[in-house]
Amino acid sequence: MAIKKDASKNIKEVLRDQINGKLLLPLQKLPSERELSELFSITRISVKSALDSLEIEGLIYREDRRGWFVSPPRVKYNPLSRCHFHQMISEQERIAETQLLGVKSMMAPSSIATILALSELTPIHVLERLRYIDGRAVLFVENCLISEFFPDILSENLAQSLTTLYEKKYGFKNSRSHFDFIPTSAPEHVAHALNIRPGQQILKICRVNYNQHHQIIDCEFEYWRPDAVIISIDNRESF
Amino acid sequence: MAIKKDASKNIKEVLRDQINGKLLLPLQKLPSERELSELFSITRISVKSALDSLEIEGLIYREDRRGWFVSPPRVKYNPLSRCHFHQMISEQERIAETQLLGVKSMMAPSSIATILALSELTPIHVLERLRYIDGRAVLFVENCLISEFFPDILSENLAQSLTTLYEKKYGFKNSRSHFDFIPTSAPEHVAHALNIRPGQQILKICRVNYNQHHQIIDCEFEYWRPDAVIISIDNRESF
DNA sequence: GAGTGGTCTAGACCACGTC
DNA sequence: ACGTGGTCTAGACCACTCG
Repeated sequence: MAIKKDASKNIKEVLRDQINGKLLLPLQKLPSERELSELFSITRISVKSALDSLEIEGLIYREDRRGWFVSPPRVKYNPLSRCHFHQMISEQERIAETQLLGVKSMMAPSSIATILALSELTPIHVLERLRYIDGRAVLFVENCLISEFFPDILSENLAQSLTTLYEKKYGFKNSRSHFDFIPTSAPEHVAHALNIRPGQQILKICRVNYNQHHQIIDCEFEYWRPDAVIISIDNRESF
Repeated sequence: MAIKKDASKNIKEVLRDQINGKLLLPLQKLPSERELSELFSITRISVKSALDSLEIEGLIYREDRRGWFVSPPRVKYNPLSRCHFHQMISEQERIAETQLLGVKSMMAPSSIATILALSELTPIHVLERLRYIDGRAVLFVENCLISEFFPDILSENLAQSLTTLYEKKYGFKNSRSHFDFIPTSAPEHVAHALNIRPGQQILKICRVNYNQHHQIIDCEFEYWRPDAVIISIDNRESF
């Protein structure tokens, strides 16, 4: 008799139970919104609102016009460790892939010039890469390199670790990085690459890197699916 | 003529422009959803969806059944600095307040026992506090203290800095902290205190503190309004 | 072409905040 | 008492994915 009361709460609890109880497994598809609305005798708008809320919680995610799926466990990410993405992921027994989306060379726009502390017109390279965990696109990365520090870098394999490339090819060692973590929404090109809605919530990380001579050499914008990651930091570790 | 095309995009752009152009100022109230739906000739559901999206972006926020407001600028928060909340906020020329919501003493439930690395039934104190910036509730904090380390702490003023109290009253110095940052949704009691919807997105920070003898003495759960903060970290600083 | 989610209309009642 | 957002019904068409 209490069934009709707050229908969206009901469907949320049922789905949460099914996921926590492993009746629905990670990456598994949920029934369609129309099916759910019949199963629970509520409108599709109410179904949607319940799914939205479970999405924010990090339990499920959507793929545009393909359906809703159960989120895999979050990956731990320690930005202060010098660990590469692929190494970090495989240490957690997950599978990492990196895809190079494109490279542009341009003059630094003012927003990026500010971050890189550039006072004049300066050419930069912009790399766009997409990272996958267990086959799911979870991280969109944009690297902005001050071109003069990296002659001929475009002829290298840019799907590998940039840190390693910086060191091996240019002898750069990271002496310092600055990080900003910002909960915000996905810009259009990011949303498209991650297969999420434009405007959907995301975790944005802005990183600025210094070489051993304390020069800023590049910055990086990371856009994480918010259900895919836990940022994990220990203040004892300084490396 | 292109007005009817994607109405929600239109209202979003207009509001964004008004906010960025300072025609709408921080903390200022937006017109009601019904007014907006008339102004833009769209349904209230479409208005809602546009506002939801601007909320995720961090431009506006809602107060339950009171309306929508323009978000003030984000505060920078460096968890690795030893800076107190009040000091940190006032350095940014904002006004900080702390309100003690309540204190409970109990046996550590298993979820917290795990975090505190407790193997037996152990009494803890749980403090709930609410922090304000410029009069707006932005941070809900739950501290779980292992009782035996803190005899008689309940007789102290608990709206002040706990770190200071730990040091002055018990001689504890922080030797290490561990942080987890998790984009997720607000639990019911948190949502209520922050005056947001249960299930709304939030930035959760779990912190574990060690004293100078490398013992875990307490942990802390911070729940930040996601539009209120930028986490800012420099890996050069180890203090 | 069939199925999916994305978006929308045009209403309605409820719960809560404010006065 | 009134205004607000919260939630809901019962449909509709569109854009995209997939087989």
